[in-house]
Amino acid sequence: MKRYSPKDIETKWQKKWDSDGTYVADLKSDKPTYYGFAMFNYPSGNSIHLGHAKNFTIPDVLLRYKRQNGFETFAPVGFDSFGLPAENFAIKTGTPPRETTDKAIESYRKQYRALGLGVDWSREIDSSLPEYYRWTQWCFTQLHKAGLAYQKDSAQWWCTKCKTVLADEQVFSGKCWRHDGPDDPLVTKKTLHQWFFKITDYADDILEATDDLNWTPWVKTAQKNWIGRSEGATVTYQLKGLGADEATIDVFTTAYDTIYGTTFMVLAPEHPVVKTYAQFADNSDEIEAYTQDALRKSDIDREANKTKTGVPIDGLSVVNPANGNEIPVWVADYVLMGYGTGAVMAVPGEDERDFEFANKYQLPIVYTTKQQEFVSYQDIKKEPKSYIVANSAEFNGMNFAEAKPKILKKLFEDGAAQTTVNYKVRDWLISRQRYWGAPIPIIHCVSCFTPDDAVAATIDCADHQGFVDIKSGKKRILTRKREENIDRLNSGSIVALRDLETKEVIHVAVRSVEFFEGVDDLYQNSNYANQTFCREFKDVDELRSVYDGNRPGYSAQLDTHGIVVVSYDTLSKPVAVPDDQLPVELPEIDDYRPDGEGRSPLAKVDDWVNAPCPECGGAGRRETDTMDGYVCSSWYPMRYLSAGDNTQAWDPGLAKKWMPVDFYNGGDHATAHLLYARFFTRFFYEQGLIGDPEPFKQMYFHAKILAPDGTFFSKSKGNGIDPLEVIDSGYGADALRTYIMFIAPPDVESPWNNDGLPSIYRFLNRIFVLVQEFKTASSEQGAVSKETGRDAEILKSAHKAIKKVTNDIEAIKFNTAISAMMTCVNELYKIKEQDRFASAAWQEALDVLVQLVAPFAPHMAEELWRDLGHEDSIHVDHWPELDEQYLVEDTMKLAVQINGKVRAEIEMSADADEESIKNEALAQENVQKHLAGNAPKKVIYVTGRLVSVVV
RNA sequence: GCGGAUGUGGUGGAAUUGGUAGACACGCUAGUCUUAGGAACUAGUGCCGCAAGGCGUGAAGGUUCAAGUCCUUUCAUCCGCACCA
Repeated sequence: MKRYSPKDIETKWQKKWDSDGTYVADLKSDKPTYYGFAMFNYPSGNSIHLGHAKNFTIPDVLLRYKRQNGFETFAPVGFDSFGLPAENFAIKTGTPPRETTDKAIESYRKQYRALGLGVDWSREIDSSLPEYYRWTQWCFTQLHKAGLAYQKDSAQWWCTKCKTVLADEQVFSGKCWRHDGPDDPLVTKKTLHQWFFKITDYADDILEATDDLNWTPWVKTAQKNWIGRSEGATVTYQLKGLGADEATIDVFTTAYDTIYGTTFMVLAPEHPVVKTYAQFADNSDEIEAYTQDALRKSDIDREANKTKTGVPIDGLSVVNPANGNEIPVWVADYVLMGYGTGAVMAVPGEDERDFEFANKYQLPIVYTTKQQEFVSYQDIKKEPKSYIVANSAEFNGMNFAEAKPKILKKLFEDGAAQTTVNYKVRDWLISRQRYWGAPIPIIHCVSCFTPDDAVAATIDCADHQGFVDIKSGKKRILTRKREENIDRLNSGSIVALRDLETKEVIHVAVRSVEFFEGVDDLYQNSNYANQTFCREFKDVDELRSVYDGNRPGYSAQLDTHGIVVVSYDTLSKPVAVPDDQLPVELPEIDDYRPDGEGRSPLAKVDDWVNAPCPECGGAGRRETDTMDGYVCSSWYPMRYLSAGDNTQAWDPGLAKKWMPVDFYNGGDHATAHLLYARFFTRFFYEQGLIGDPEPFKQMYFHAKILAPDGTFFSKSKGNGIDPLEVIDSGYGADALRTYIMFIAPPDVESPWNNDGLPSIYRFLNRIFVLVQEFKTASSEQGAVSKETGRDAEILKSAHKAIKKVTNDIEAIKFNTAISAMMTCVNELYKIKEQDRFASAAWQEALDVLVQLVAPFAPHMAEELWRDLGHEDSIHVDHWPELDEQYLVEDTMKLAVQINGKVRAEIEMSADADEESIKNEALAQENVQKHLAGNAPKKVIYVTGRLVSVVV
């Protein structure tokens, strides 16, 4: 009898699939399409690791499943081959990156094949080849034409030792990754004129669309976070003094109602107003020194040393538009240029940071809110319980300073407040304590309960991050702008709560109500449309948004592999290179070291740099900045579809047919790459070149495989495991693939266990043996169809497996899919003991089993499929069909519970009526015992599950 | 600090979404067989207890006939973001 020998089987089928073109997609097929792949990776070194195996096996399983289900699948493969490692290797050894990369790719190909990946090799891409980057350059020029790629000055990390610019990820603990010894200098910042993508133009659209994506949830959250939208207002302040009387300054705030508490203004050191007017100040030297120092300081320093520092700009002031007060202007590095407008109206009475700053520099503090004031629509309308928590350190004889959460809670429950203090309020109380010391200034804490439906609104008004928590029964029904559950309001200023179902605004609250300087009418009735300084706030839906700054970058200059994008004409105006002159090919470079001025090594290749202006033909020079690696990967889903097409980046027809990608798997780049891809896709969608604004319909973020000791695999520890070693040790790729999918659901991080693999091998072997025995048995007996009386059992087992495996694969719960197959195999072995083995039912069951296991163990399945008498490949159009009739049970087992505890089990025929089931349950000896002669209070029958008796 | 998750046997992990907790494996224990192996097969294996029985899903409360699952509170771990005005 044939024995299971993965080594022979696997290479045999790999060759056969290649020569048959089994996985080559017909992109024009009429079949339903399914497009999926894992993030392509950077070929570095010569060996892939278990992480790669997992990364690629996940989509491979899913696509094989789809292919078996009659889909035309496209499983592309490629390499993201521009990157630093090859470049560093070049700097060190002089080996050109191309050479290193090619070698690595060759080795990767071999390993992907060994894993049995069903990918379409005919459309392989390699992002560092001119035939690819030509179109990356084209993408750039399109964005440039649309004004979405632009230049501005920007500070970059700079290592004074290697004289190069560094990317964020090359800076560790404030030091250059190459120079991180104790004696090495900290990195600094260097201002360079750089390219940026205007991704913020799409930020709202992207944000808006995020919720509806079928993506791993936390990735969606991370993306929203990354975009970092806050809503608030821009307030314009008039400058005064130092010759700035004509100028104004814009400030962004999310808490505009605190404007009366503004006692000074703070500018970021980079703010243009500082540059323009500070020189006229008496203390200009001091300002200059501070500014220079702040700019030199890295963000890391700023973070490490959170003590606030700053200098005033003597002689400069601004006028508060709300009350006409003149307030001083300061420069401080706790204000970031990248966020909002780089200027802050400081309200020390309300903001911790401003408070700290005001305290340090003896600036005035004005509290803008009065005690015990709160306007609530609900308050008036329904007179709910509504309480205002008071505000002094002494409260009912308790001292807040010493109050522990529980005591606080009790305190509120006991009387004065009569409301449960949310723990956030509590945290807030405690944290404020530090800044103010006693007495605690102002606290509003309000809960509103409508009498009947228990709608509760807790508005934590005092915190800048006030939040709303509204419930109705079990369901959260209220929110603000986006009508979704929100837990947090950035503003806390105006809260409009809507009923999700009726959309009706049922509660409007203003953060703090009565202000000190007679502005009641401004806020009392929410009619503040005429006020210039908050003109943008007619209602809550018109809040303006700002985004976290400094995001959209592009130009990592060290990376010589990168791509050159535009040329400059004689006037140094950037001119996009016309399509017909692309690609701008990278020159041969002898010396890969950067030029020391913050430019890429390209800058040293004079005869390449000095090229005529592509437009006028006059003298010009080429841009030597290179694009970030994320650009290459932002559009590759489209390129896969038209790999090799040298007339266009991609065929829009194909893109409309195949995009968005149905399934995209990855274990890294939750924000940057995925957001850039969304940005690009959205842009090209607007250009009419793609049929959908989103690149990935489903994005699955898998978790890492850990080392057996629960730590991460790492090169430095040398604890990596090479999949090839595992395969070659005799277990084979099928066992490896199946095992990786079996350890845990793919999105759960779990350790590799060396003892696990043999068990999977055993499982596969058991299937193999079963088929071989069946084959022998049926040939001996001459005929396959022999009734044995156990066919129903055999088929039930098989069809149960079909159901479970199909559902689980769809849900990407491969571990339970595999366990369902194991159960099936175990059952079949049991049946086999007593059955004559060869029958039509056996043939069907084994066909089913082999088809189910095919996505996981493709080689073995293919081999067994032939052994079972089939001629074609199992991997195309062969998924077993579920027939529910085999699953029907004649009898059912029901648990009998008494007061929630299982006391007996009864077996009833499947069509038994409720009455007889209850009677049977009560008749049980053990049930009678527990009833002890009493009649049950209640008997509940849960269909098909259990009978619950209440005594 | 803010945001997001996760907590179930000795281990990886199941649990039909409120219905018999621990599927499927690993490991362990005992046994069978033998060409003595890191093989295969059989049985057992949540905890306490000789047993009847009791206890059990990080902890504490609650809702329910019934809670790993829902609600409060709390602890721990992990991951993002971080002086975001």
